Amino acid sequence: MKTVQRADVDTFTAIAHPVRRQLLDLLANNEQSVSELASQFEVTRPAISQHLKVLLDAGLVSEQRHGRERIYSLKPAPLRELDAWLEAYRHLWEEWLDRLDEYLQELQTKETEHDED
Amino acid sequence: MKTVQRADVDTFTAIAHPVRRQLLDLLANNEQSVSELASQFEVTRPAISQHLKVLLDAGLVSEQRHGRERIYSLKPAPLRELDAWLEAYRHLWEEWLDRLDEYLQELQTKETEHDED
DNA sequence: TTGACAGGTAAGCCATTGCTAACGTATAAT
DNA sequence: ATTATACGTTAGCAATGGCTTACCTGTCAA
Repeated sequence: MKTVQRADVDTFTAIAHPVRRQLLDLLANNEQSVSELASQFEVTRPAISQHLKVLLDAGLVSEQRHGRERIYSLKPAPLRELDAWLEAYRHLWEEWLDRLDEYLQELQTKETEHDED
Repeated sequence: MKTVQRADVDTFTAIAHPVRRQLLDLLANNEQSVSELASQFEVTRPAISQHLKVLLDAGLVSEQRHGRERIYSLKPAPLRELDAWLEAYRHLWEEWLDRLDEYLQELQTKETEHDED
């Protein structure tokens, strides 16, 4: 099967830019045209077009032509790769929080002791 | 309280580079010195040092000096920000997968019908 | 058919990134 | 005291990224 050949941008790179994350956030609510999207940013429409291309190449959005408009919508599937990568760390930060918690409790105990002096 | 002032690198940028992700992956197993880490990459040690600085600035690793060695270890806490961002999308890709599943089943049904011709 | 609008794309610019080679500075070993 | 080791840092380079302006194409409206 051969779909339209695209540049194959990796997910991590795609979401690295704040504008692109905000684009995804906007599209998470509802699909929108390019101008509609662009109107919500400071940068020019071509800049948004370019960001959308990156997202398209990463498979994070799809476009649908309606007359002279192009409606972009979110395709969240590639984000699962990110989630999978994170998975390996999840238990680690939970451990980390537990240790922090222990430490804080210890600290509080010591302060109480100090108050009793 | 004033810790050492750092450049404040954002988490998304920090994990955008494959070498930096691999560094985190290595440190997830056990803390290691710079040379130890560098030996596992193609690029030179200074390059690894620079990547480690980015991770340090992002708060994703910490260093501990032991004689002339610096032992780096993982500090997974900032990854929670990523997890939080992803959270908003999790139900979306689940929906997406459900729809994909429905579509595939529908496809299979049609193929079976076709076989029966 | 002519004009307006949506939006992709190219050119050019500047800032940033990622790398290496070279150097500097602490600590450890002889 | 000298030398070796571990590592950060700097300078310089090529490549990339992100932006704008200008331009081009396709569609809708008058």
